[in-house]
Amino acid sequence: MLDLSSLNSRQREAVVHAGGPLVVFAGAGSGKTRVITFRVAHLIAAHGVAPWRILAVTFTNKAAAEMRERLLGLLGEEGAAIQVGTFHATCARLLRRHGEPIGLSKDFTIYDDQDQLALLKRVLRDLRLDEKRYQPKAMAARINYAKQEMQGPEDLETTDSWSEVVRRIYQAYEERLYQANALDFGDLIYRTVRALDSSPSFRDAVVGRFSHVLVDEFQDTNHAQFRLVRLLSEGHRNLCVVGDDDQSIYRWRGADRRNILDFRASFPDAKLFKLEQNYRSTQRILRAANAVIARNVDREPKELWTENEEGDAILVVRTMDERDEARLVLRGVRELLSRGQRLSDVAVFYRTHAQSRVIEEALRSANIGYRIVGGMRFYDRAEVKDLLAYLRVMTNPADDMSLLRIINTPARGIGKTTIVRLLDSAALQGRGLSDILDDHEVLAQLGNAARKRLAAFGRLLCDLRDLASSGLPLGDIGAELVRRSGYGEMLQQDDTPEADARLQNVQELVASMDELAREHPDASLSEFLENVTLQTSADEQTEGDRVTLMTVHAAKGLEFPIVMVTGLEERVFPFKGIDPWEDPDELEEERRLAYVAFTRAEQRLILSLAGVRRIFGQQRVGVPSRFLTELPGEDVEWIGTIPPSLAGASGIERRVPEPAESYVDYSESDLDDMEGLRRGMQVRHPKFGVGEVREVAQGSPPRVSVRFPGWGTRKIIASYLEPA
DNA sequence: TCCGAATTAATTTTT
DNA sequence: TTAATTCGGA
Repeated sequence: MLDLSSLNSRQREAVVHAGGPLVVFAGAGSGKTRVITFRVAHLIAAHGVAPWRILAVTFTNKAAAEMRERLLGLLGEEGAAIQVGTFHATCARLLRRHGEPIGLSKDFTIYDDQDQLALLKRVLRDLRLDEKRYQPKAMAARINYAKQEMQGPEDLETTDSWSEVVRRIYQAYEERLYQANALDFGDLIYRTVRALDSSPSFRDAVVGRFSHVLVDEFQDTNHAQFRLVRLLSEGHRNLCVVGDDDQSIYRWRGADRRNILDFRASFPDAKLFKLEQNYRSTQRILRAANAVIARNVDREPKELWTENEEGDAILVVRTMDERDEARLVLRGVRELLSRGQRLSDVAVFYRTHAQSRVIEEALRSANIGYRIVGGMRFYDRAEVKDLLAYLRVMTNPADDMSLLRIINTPARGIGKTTIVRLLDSAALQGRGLSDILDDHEVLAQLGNAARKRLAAFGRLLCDLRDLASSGLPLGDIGAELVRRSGYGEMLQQDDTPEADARLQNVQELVASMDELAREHPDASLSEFLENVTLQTSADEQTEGDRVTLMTVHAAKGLEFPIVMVTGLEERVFPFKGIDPWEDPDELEEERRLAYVAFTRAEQRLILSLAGVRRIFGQQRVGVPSRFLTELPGEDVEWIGTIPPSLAGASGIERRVPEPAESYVDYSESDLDDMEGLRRGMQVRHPKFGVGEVREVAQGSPPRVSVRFPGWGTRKIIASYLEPA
């Protein structure tokens, strides 16, 4: 029997609750994954549900892997039969297995964002449309959104000629995808839902397969995903969704918090549980996070609490500029090291990637190891993508985008002109490239040399396709491909400094094929490719004792003993572009982001802001983030000047740093520096334009005398100025 | 066919 | 500021 004694009473209730719809609001660090895994285990152990009839869906491969592992731990061998996977992987599996009746071949290729963009550019070219007017990125966003909303081209509203064209683009894009025997990410969900909706044979094959469906991070589902989940639990209605509306930070990707907030509108009889006991953070950290998130209006009310110790105050440090802030991080890390913490205990968060550079530089110059989460993915490197394109063409002859990628890589004298002619013929006849490649009429239009080279390329493709179906182990196929395609040789000839690393990446790719073959001897090439496409940087493992640097988004789901959040300034965090806020929902999402950041910390939370920050080459005065003003004063310790906008805030007191404990040496800096303003500096005011600073006056708020040509000398509150 | 100048745009990115 | 992409000339 499953031992539930390690669960608290709330968790236990959610675990043992019998069938029917169930929604669990699981606050940060409240043991969400434990509840899901125990619930699955309990269904099997206590209710006798067959493992293979349980479907657990997550958003990331990492989360899926973790869940699988825990289930194996709880259930042993039996756990292996449970269907655990991401939304996309789950749909891909269903479509591969049962897609034939709806016109899908088993060997379809999955196009990632880059492939999608390339395909759209080709569509625009075929339709002779201007890329300025119909930007490929915008078109991709529109199409992805449509698919999230379960809209096909025919469902797009066309109010003017522009939207009319957009619809045509969407239509042509779909045709091209079909021709290439490919699906994009959005399709995986969209097509599955459509098939469930409209194809009785598909529905019969899929529904009834599962008797229980569980969804993790439900607050991040979009419309199509919710539809999918509903369809999959039609009949049995054993749908358990777990999530936290306060941690929903992907609205801009189509996530709809209403899915969890209004779950009971769809399932009126759903049982609701809230997990509010936190096992991660100190009381002070939790109070701070609670205080901030409580400002959001649109949320399910809840308050995290903990039995953990009170803990240290939250440190807020104001530095001069972003370089000074980076030095603060460095000092912080060093100080923690000297207190016996490990580098891997520390995480540094920022709102945007652009902020990482200075911090990296500071750490690098001090020889402190760090790793950046969410940088370039292994599978995004050009050489890896090239080889993957070969593999795709081998399994899916219709994959035009991949074919275009490799047709002249390595260089085999097939130039732009030839390719353009091929593309034009293909567009004209509405056929795919590989189709055109051995068409005599098309070839007749080309020069002699081009024809010969294309023929040679065609032979290579045949050869490689034979290789793909040779039954050789995956790793051997990879190695042979590198040899026969000439790709390996190309890299060996290359004497640029990067060539070595690229060759290494190529070997690594072959090794990963080998590894899959050893783990799953019957895995096919297309399975390998699917694995790769659905893989992300977040899945790459961590190793070594290093400081972790990442965006707040990347931090969701993680925890660290010590967390430093940088850039707590208005327009940085909360982020805001040039336009004024139009949308209060956006501010609330930024606040949720802050909540996510703060609740990652177990023991210490250190927040920093810069008096002046260089953004896009322009200096900007840093106005302290409103989120700082929302912190409970008694749990916060300020180092440095209290910014004017906070001076009146309750409970905040200035603490003059004692040298021993200060992270940044303030001895040389005075108020001028703290505000980033000096006499003689050129500053810009929204109304008066550019002027020169005459005098900087202490006080709160600090005011600055500025002489503006045409306006005279004015006293201005410092935070209204930006350096010109 | 390739390299360097010019141009452009600039959050976050689970798959 | 910078990085990425595009374009033009050799």
